[in-house]
Amino acid sequence: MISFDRFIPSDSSPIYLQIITYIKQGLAAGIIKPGEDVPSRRALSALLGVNPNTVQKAYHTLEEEGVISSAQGAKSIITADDGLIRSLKGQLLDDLSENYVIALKHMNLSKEDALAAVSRLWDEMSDKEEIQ
Amino acid sequence: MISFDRFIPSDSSPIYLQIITYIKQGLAAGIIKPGEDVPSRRALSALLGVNPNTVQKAYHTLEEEGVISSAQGAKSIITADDGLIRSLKGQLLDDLSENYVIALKHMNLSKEDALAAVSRLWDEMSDKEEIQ
Amino acid sequence: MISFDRFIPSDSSPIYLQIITYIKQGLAAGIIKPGEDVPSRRALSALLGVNPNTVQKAYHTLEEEGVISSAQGAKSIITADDGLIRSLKGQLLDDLSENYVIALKHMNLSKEDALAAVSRLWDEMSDKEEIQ
Amino acid sequence: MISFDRFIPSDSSPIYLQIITYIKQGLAAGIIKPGEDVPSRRALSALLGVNPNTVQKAYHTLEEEGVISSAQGAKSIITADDGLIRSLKGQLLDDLSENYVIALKHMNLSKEDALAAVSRLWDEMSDKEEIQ
DNA sequence: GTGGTCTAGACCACG
DNA sequence: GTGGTCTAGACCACT
Repeated sequence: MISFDRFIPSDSSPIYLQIITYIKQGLAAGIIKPGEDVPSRRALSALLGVNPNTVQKAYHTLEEEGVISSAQGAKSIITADDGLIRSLKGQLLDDLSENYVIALKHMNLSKEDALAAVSRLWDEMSDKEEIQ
Repeated sequence: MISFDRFIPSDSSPIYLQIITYIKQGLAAGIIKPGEDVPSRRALSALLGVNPNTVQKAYHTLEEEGVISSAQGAKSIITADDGLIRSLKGQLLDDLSENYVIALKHMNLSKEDALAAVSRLWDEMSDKEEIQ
Repeated sequence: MISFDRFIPSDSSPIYLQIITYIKQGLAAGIIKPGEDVPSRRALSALLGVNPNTVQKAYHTLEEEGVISSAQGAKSIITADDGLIRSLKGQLLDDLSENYVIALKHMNLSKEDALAAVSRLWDEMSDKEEIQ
Repeated sequence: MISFDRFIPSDSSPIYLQIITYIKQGLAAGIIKPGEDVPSRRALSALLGVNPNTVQKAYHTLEEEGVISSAQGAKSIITADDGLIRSLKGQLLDDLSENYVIALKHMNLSKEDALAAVSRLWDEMSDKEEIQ
């Protein structure tokens, strides 16, 4: 069963897209593996505090992309193959990084500022994780 | 007059929010300064290829937040004071960096992967700009 | 025992409603008679290839309407009285015919077109039945 | 502008399908013609007493089938070509008639009963129309 | 005013 | 319990 403990909701993008991204990132990271169970619509919607249909939309889209597989009455499971996972990896990192760099460039910051900020935040968050 | 040359539209969030963010980031970066003229609704909507109402909505929100000020028939100008600008600065960078770091950590990447990706994308985008 | 040989499932309306309509139409036609046995939930669900819960729902509704009666462990039987059957008869035919006529009138067809279509389809379906 | 005066809502099938059928029947009947305006989402939803999204779903489906055409901010119009209209005609009549005949056969009625019922209802409804 | 999209709630069939 | 579908309301971008 996939865990959503590390899911951090944000209201800047549609919830159903955040769910999709979360699962794709988990696959790319190897945290989520093929054959694993996906939480049911009701379970996940209760956990995230959203409508079951929002989860449904995310799952439906993932199914069209071949990432999960659903059937009436049965649990949905991850069915992404290795090729699909590999293609997700590079794409997700590049998308995130590109958006980040665009924003920083517009804020007139230097490459050194960017690297320093990432480095600092990374260490801060690692410290927090250790405390938890 | 504020330049919108570096404005890069993206369809993943409402356009009116992108305009707001663009101006706030410019203020934080010092590229946009208090007292500077803001393009007219008509001019900006033509420049960005969007509907005047969309620009109107962005300006109206910025006005409520005290970032710009407009009077009937007169041009709108930036009225953000130093306190407001200071609070924007830092916050924007940290927000962006934090979200970026969180996503990469969730993808099980190392700090080195992150720094390498930012560095690579930064150079790639700098090359593109030079070509343009 | 009621026969479901002529039951033709259609996915345009809920299955449990189709079962209800099938029994009501049979009563109106005199094919199904008061006192007759109703198939057990398990038997009918197996015969129609649907879930036992779906049959249960149909029977429960028919019970509330006084069409069938069931007791714990005993077989369900048709308990509709003559008054109920009379009210079903006529009404079903008129309802069906009225909807049919309304639709055809809206399609700007003539009475002759309607009669010809019914006659043609009737013969076609009779041929099919003979083949089976 | 297409008129929905003759639209008769029924709760036995999804509303959005009823809207689709109404328009297709109108096209088959020649009452609705290519190039004609379709009521706006809001106008039709208010008229029928349903949610604008229900109308939206009907229009979206019709657009996928090539019956209507929509664009942001502009009115949707009928774009079905002659070939499409011709194929609608026979199909709609056969579908309706087949369902009607199936139900009557199950009610143990004869072909003569069916033709008589259609003929009687047709005349009754024609009388009503004249009175109106 | 127009159409497009996201979120929400209820109902259905199925195991 | 599971997933699938229909209806509903609010927000967004555009003419």
